[in-house]
Amino acid sequence: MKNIEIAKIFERIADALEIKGENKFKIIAYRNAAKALSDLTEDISEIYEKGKLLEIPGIGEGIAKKIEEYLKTGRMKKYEEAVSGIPEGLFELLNIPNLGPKTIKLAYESLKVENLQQLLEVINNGSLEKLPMMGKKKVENIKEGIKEYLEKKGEKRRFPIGVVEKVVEYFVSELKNNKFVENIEVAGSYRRHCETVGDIDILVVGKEGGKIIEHFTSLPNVSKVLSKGDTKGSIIDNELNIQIDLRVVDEKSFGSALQYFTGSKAHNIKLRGIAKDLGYKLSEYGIFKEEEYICGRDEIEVYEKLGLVFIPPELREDRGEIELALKGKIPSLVQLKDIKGDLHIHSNYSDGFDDIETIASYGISLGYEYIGIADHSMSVKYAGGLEEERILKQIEEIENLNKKLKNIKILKGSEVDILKDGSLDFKDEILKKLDFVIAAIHQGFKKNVTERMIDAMDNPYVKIIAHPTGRLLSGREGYDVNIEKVMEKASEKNIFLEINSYYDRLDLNEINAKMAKEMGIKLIINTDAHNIKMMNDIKYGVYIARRAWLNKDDIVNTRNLKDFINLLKNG
DNA sequence: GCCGTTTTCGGCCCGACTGTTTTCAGTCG
Ligand SMILES: Nc1nc2c(ncn2[C@H]2C[C@H](O)[C@@H](COP(=O)(O)OP(=O)(O)OP(=O)(O)O)O2)c(=O)[nH]1
Ligand SMILES: [Mg+2]
Ligand SMILES: [Mg+2]
Ligand SMILES: [Zn+2]
Repeated sequence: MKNIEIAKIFERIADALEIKGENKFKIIAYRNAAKALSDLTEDISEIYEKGKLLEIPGIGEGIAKKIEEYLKTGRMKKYEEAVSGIPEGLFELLNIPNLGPKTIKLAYESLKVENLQQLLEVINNGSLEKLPMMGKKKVENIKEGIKEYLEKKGEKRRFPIGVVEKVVEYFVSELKNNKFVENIEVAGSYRRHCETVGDIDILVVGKEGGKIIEHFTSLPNVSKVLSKGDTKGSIIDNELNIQIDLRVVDEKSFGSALQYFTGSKAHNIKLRGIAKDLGYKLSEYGIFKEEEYICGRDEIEVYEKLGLVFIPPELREDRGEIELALKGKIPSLVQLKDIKGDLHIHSNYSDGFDDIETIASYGISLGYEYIGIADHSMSVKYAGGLEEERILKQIEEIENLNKKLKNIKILKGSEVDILKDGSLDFKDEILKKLDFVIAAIHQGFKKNVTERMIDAMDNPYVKIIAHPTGRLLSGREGYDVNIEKVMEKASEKNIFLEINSYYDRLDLNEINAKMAKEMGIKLIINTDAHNIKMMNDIKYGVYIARRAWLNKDDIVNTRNLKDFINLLKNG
């Protein structure tokens, strides 16, 4: 799929036009087109071939032509023209905090600054601060921005949601201790349950904004104060070096402020446009008609006043949810409490920590009707893969435990490796003794992965493909796999694709999971737990499913035990 | 550059904080 590739080109055009000082709405148009492409759950080439480019919101005649040109020739004249005359080194400067396109343009045109090195020179020799609208403090802030940029570079720019929870809890509990704080809610991408967050956004209700923010910015875990005023403040925390934005509003603006601060930005802009069309003004302070306050206490009344039904935060990405909400047709999303079992759990037979009975007991405490043990197969030596005798022994142990345990069913499974030649790591005689088989790639990431996965799905015992793309949020790129081909096969063979809930995997991701649903594939949310605590990661998988617009029916492990077993056999 | 059923021209979200200014630009949320 060239979707992301083309999206990046449009982003680059937007950057270039911004540095050149082009019309800002044109720049926005290119960014919107880039977002539209990234959000697609269909191959842009196929949409083009069907002649349906113009049906994508944000893509008009001009951009459609450019997509066509790129798909046909591999080049785009507009791109080449836009970046011409802009030194390569200027683009990265756009990522420096406190430094924007206007200042970059100014420094480039007045001082011939073409890269970071030269920017530092004009800062140090004092020529930058002599430019119009510049000054000592501005330059000092840019210098700070560069420092921050260089510290963050190399490291990951965004944080997996599972990593920031502790920091969120700390700041929320500290703020709750403040006597002026009347209500508190975490907003932003964290509330939308994005797979990663760029910062943490916290909303507080209180009348003494200045005092609350003073308290916030002077907490012990604050390593740096970025800004502070009477209604908002920003800091960097000293544990993760993550930015935290605090917003304080009056109680009568709580709902509208929560709406604003939850975002996404694109969702907000569209919603505000709707308000405007209706003769209102929507801001974080509420809905207004001719400066007169109409409502804003609760989030739901904001949506309803504008003629929409409530939209769950996970859907607020401007991916069509607003149009649906206007018609009252928001899908009912799968919930954590719908999950009846977890099929991808490692025991101490392979590289897991806990024994099977402990895992089963923990499953009961999570309210599950079944759990599945899926240890690694023999060729995965580094992860304690099971030899044949070991899995036979495990099967026997599970059968005995099932006689003993009344409140949960343990399903016998395997996370069997797809070998480099596409065959499976266990013989069919072994696989057929199991209740379910998960096939997965743990070797040969760049070697015919698509064909191997398709071969694996041809095995009559394979029912699930684990972490189908192999990506890790912490860096690893993932398999060299054509995920659509895999999905076509999964659809044909009724194979369940996994949403792996481990916070660093979250694989399938939301776009792929949505694509899978649209292709008629059922999904399964598993944790890949290696100890019982990790079984709680299931919520991250549910978050992804919700962001992928999936409902209870799309997720097979929402079925009760009887239906689930039927589905494994026949589904 | 995109969009529209009152419009094919003239809009395109709205506000806080900072630093520079004498009334506002730039950056960010
Ligand atoms: N109306 C409006 N709201 C915005 C704008 N920029 C940001 N917001 C709102 C919506 C965002 O979700 C919220 C928090 O801003 P952030 O920059 O932290 O973005 P968000 O948390 O969505 O993503 P992140 O993971 O932090 O990159 O503020 C804007 O330009 N206009
Ligand atoms: Mg944020
Ligand atoms: Mg923020
Ligand atoms: Zn596993």
